[in-house]
Amino acid sequence: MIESDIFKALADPTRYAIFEKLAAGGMNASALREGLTISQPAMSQHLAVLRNAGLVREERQGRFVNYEVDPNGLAHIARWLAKYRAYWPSRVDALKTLLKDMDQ
Amino acid sequence: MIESDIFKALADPTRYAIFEKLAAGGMNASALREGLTISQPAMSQHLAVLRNAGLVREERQGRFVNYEVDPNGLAHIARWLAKYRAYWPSRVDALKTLLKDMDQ
DNA sequence: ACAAAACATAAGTTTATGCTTATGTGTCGT
DNA sequence: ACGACACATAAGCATAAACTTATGTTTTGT
Repeated sequence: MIESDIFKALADPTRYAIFEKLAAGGMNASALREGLTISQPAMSQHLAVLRNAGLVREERQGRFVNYEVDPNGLAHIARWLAKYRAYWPSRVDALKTLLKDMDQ
Repeated sequence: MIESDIFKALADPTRYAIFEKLAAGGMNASALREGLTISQPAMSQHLAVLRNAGLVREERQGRFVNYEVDPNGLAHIARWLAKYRAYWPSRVDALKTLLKDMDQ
């Protein structure tokens, strides 16, 4: 998996919306379709892209497949972002507080 | 600018390479082409995409245009990433050390 | 003033990508 | 066992996005 693949997965607005939905709580593919005007195969394909990027992982439960955010994808982005810390403006306070939270 | 635009800018491997080059140090469009098999208009178009995404900014110097990483784009990603801190694995040590650095 | 250099923009072509319909695979309930 | 359901995969199509060639704009050196 090359670096730009993870960005490509989030570059599509529909996939981005799917990821945000999953970030609010795991659910199966059918539930994900609610609210979105998207066919079942399209959803399946989008989920495959997100999964291949490491952003999402699946867990089969009977005939349902539950999807949830895969921390590995986010960790990958975090590590990528850390490379450019020299360019971060000091006003990125959100990140600072975040880090403090993690230390507790 | 919607959220996925910044990801779309980094989704293309060529643009990603351009961004990485600029992260190592600002330079003009011609210098950026060195090493890459890419036409001059293609470079100009890629730089426009990166600029519109807030990832890069330009500064005209005579007939040259110097490009450099725009911290705003990275800050945008950082703030986006911070939204999902609930999913960060505790082993993201790179980020921890990074935050400590910023506190000094 | 003029030629060349550095870059941007326009227009057209090719390739990539997201969509559709159709069909396949596995699971559940009866 | 069988029909319905949840999802995946295949194949084809339509649009978008990245590229090309051609040309425009501004600056620089002479």
